[in-house]
Amino acid sequence: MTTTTAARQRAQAKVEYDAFLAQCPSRKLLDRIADKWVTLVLAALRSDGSHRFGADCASEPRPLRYSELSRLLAGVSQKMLTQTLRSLERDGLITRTVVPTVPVTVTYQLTDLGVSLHEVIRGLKGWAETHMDDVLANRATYDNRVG
Amino acid sequence: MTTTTAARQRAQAKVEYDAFLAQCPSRKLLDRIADKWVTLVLAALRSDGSHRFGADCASEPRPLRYSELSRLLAGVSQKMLTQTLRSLERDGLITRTVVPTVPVTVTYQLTDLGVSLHEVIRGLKGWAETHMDDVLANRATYDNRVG
DNA sequence: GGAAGTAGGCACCTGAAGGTGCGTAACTCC
DNA sequence: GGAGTTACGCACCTTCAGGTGCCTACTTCC
Repeated sequence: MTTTTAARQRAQAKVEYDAFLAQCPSRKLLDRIADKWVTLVLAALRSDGSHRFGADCASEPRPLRYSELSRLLAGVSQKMLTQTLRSLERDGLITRTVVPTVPVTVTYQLTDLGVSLHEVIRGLKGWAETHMDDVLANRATYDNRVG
Repeated sequence: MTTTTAARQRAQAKVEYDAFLAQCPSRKLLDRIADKWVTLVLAALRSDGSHRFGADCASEPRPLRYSELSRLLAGVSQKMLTQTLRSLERDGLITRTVVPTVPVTVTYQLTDLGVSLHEVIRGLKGWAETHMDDVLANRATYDNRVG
């Protein structure tokens, strides 16, 4: 066989590490919020939907309808909006309620868990707003030195 | 033409929203840390590299060598490690120093900016550790009800 | 003299995220 | 009677992050 002891040890470590990663709650959270539309939906539901873009803290969270969300997050495709909402509902971050009106009406609302998640996302937002300019400046400097 | 006024207005809103997203610092940050290895490298550099897996706060941040990182993050490919380190250096989150020893030695170290970013990531970790079980429980319940 | 460590570069490949387009079933407005 | 709205479902297509494998040039260990 061509595999030496050292190589096998590395392979073993790799398997263990992969298993650790698949288990890690932090990673699961990251995968969750890294989703393109997740944070935007959370922010929209956290706001009352009155301002269109960088919805933030907001006066009083109001349940929003599918079509309202669709209009608020103007760039989202119907497929992705539905998919995102389903997954958030599945995780207990939002609730979905169907009102049997003439054309059926569906409203979505943050749960307490969803609100608490939005809090930590606002933490990210804070860092981004104060430090992201530095990062971009560093990036430009680096590119000038190298490229 | 088949495009009505309402349709054109929606298209316009979509373009504006996409432009807003491309500009949004929060989104840039999310894209940055959503990278599979970024948070792991930051955590490894924040720790002194003594424990292998969920490196966290750590006693005293010590600069780590390429090979040390490679062994710590056992699952990472050489390509991805190099790529991740380059991008972090580009953003001014870590520094890269070459020591001209017999075989050349390269060490990586967090900058102040990198440390501050790691702080907000620890915020994420905190939420994940306290709430992720709830999320998984909700998910299981949902799947039982539906599937 | 072959294996292993030093820090990567380069080319190719795949899986999955996300986008596009089309259809629906019932109702309403003009 | 054609278009619009309501909340989606389904199939196809593109893109790219990330992985794999092979290369370097030098040195040291066994």
